[in-house]
Amino acid sequence: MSNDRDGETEERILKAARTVFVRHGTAGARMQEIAEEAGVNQALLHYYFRSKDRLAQAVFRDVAGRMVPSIVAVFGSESSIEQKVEQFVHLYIDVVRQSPFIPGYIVAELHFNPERLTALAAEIAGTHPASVMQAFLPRLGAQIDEQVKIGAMRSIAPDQFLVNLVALCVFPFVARPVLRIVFGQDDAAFSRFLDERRRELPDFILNALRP
Amino acid sequence: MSNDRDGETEERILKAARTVFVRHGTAGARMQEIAEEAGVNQALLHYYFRSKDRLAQAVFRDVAGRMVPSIVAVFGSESSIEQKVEQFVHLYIDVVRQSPFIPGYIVAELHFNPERLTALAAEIAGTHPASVMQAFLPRLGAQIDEQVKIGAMRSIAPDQFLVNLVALCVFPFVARPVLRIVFGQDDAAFSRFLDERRRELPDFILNALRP
DNA sequence: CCTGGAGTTAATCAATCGATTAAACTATTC
DNA sequence: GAATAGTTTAATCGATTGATTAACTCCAGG
Repeated sequence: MSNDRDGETEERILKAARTVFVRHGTAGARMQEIAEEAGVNQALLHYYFRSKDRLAQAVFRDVAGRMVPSIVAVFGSESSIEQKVEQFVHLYIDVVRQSPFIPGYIVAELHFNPERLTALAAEIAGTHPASVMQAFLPRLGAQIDEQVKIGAMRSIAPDQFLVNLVALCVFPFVARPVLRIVFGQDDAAFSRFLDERRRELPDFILNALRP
Repeated sequence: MSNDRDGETEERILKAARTVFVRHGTAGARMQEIAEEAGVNQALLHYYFRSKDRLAQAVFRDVAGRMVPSIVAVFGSESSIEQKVEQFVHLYIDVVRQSPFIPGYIVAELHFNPERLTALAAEIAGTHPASVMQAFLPRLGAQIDEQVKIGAMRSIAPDQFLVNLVALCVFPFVARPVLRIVFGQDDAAFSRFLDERRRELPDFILNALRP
């Protein structure tokens, strides 16, 4: 085993851990399985990450943290609500369909280990000015109000708006077992379902917001 | 310890298991914790349920299976789409806000142990005529088509319609940690958020469907 | 060449965990 | 009271698990 001079071993462990944690969750993941997936000795997991919990936090930061820049880019921009909706829907569906197990994993971590999000939020707060995050909802709210005033949109609270948007993008992925088992949707059908969704969801949302 | 002649011990174990599984997930739940929660000796879990996995399946059946009758009632009825939307939103939010951890638990189980749903679906298929379940989507689709034809509604695929409806009801509960940690929503604020949502969500959905 | 530090390994540890066992207890029937 | 079946208990088991340990390898610097 060549020495890790460029962080390659650490990166291999992190990638393997991502695979295993996403598939089994934190409690269901096994360090030996991660070690095998990474092709290293189990002791290395502790050498590089100290404990299972720290490794799990690193994976969560890796997976969930990746979404933050693109989300901030969409909602921090000066584009219109319509554009934001369309960009977000397309971005989300396109990105997540490449890793369709991610939403289920994130929901599970949020549910069973919410401290992961607390830690991630603290970290992001360290790298982004607080004003960016705290101004998020009020800025969106101001944009909505402006549209309402000129009669272009119905009134909706910014948090409700966001929850609606994210819900409609996320849910097909977490509901996939239901679609498969109850409605008999195979992979090809799910893919068509997503294509259809990608095409029609922006209209659904924007129409809902029409006065 | 009085003898279990009326299923009381079994019921106590099941209730305790629900509490622990919902909180920690299947992999994270501990049999000894369930035994303590139920106030019985750990061996009883095996006596009554044979294994952890069977107990977990029993809990899933209990929790998820409870939703089925009311969902079938709403969507099997002859009421209009508008009424169905309103009934479902109110029913879902009212019921789930009493046990707000349930959606997170169900999503996690669907993700990590989809065979639970397979088993539950097989069981339901045994107690409901297959025609009820299989006709579900086509009937809804026919109802939608009828509304489209008379110009009362935009066209939408029944599965997309259902996913939208369920997504918008479920998601606030699974996103609760995000609302709390990122947007600083405390319990009172979350409750107000749900009240607002209960009031406005049917309109959001029905407006989205307006031609 | 030697030393120290970083990286890696196989083996082992100690604790935990789901599950089993044997015995005791309880209730019912004859 | 005895027998039987069902229920319950404390103790124990055997396997798994996250973590530790000691030894080894490699590299750079003195």
